[in-house]
Amino acid sequence: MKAGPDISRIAALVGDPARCNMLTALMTGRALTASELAQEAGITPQTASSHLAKLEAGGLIEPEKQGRHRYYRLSDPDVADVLEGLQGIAARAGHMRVRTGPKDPALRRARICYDHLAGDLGVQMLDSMKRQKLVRQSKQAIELTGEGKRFMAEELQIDADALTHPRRPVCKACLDWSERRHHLAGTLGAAMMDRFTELKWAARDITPGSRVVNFSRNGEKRFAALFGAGE
Amino acid sequence: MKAGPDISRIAALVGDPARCNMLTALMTGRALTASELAQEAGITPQTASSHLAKLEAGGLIEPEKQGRHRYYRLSDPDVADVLEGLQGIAARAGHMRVRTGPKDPALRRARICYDHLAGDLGVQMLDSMKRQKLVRQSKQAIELTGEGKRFMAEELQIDADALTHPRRPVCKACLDWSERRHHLAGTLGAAMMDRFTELKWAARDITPGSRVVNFSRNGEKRFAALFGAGE
DNA sequence: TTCATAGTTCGATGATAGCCGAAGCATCGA
DNA sequence: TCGATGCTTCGGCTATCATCGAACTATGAA
Repeated sequence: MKAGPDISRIAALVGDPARCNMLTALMTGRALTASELAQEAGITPQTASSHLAKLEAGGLIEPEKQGRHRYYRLSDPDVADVLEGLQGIAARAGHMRVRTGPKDPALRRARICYDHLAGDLGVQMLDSMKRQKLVRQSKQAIELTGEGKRFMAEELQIDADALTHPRRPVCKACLDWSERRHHLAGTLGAAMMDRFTELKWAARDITPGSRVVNFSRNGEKRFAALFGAGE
Repeated sequence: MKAGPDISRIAALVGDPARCNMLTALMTGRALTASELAQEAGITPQTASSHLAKLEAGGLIEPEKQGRHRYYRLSDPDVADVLEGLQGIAARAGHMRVRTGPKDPALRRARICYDHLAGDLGVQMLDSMKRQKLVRQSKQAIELTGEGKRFMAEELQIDADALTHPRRPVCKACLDWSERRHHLAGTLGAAMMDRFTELKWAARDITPGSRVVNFSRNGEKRFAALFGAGE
């Protein structure tokens, strides 16, 4: 009766826990090697190899050979979007993973979620922005206010009007892994993280594959001045 | 290492072909009974019952008892969004279903896809809109031009500026099941379909569960005048 | 009450697919 | 050339789960 793209085959790829672990690990945007992904998923390299071949055949990931390493990355931002969407549904259904959040305190405090700031500081930032009425939130939808635009231009030199993107909202609520509350995603979230990096307030940890974001002492102070918890 | 919502469990639900058939059948927005869904998926009622229980437990669908029938609908528009996203990925990967498109000619000609017009006429409409420069398309992204806004206001009494929605784009390309080309989705696509219905140009088929859209003789003429193939 | 229809539960079956050990390529460094 | 490392292929084991027949419950109609 019905035809069209075969959704179920793709969904089944994501449906296996081991493969799903690999995919979520790749949501940082970084490319990871086959062994790293095997470890991430908690399986042996042989099994991982089989899974990676399937994910590649399904068009979810793309390989890049480099010496004797094979780096894999998500083949398209759309894939990350779908994974995010699934996260939202799973969260609403209360299907939380059994394993608890990241144990690493640094990872809980500040980390990269795809391309924007997550963790304690990410959640705190969105909270503060709502308190300052820079954004309005209703459920998953977030809207930048006029005051928010002014704030972005003056304090962070970000032109909010230039952030519109055909397939991606400017603002979006993204559920935080460790905090289980929302932080700011979307092109604005990404632009802000970029600015923090440019201003040398923060930098990604040098450890390959790490999602940790380290704030400098000065950066933390400036960040707190704008998005402090007390304010 | 990582925590958060358990994506894989949800994805595994969609990953089974039978369940996936049910879900796509529900993407029309209509509620369908357990038997209808069983037939839609091509399985026996017992098996369907088991699947439906799992989908309900996963929060993807919601039941509604009515006499001795149990109607099921998608629990949230977000679910439809994720399914659409998966369609997009599957289509790009070239993973088309083996079974060919709808055999029913009426279904090929005009039908409801979620809430907007699909089928031959849906594809034709988007084509014509591009020719008339009412929209600009680049890949999946579609943008309404100034002329397009004027056209919508004058010809169809649709205020395009009032169609902005936090979680849904105004225009979006949606891959057509039967034609395997794009038709117009998004809030504008939905608004246009609504208008066609209001103007009595077209109406959904009365058969329960049917996605067929019937155009009246007059409606077809008026539609062709605006979005004719020749023009 | 009796029958029919809608839907569910239970148990058995069978196929799919994830998993790992062992072995095989390929690349790098010495 | 040799060994070490990264990754893949192969074969067999196992567990999960979709499937259906049969029997059961619930609602509606005669």
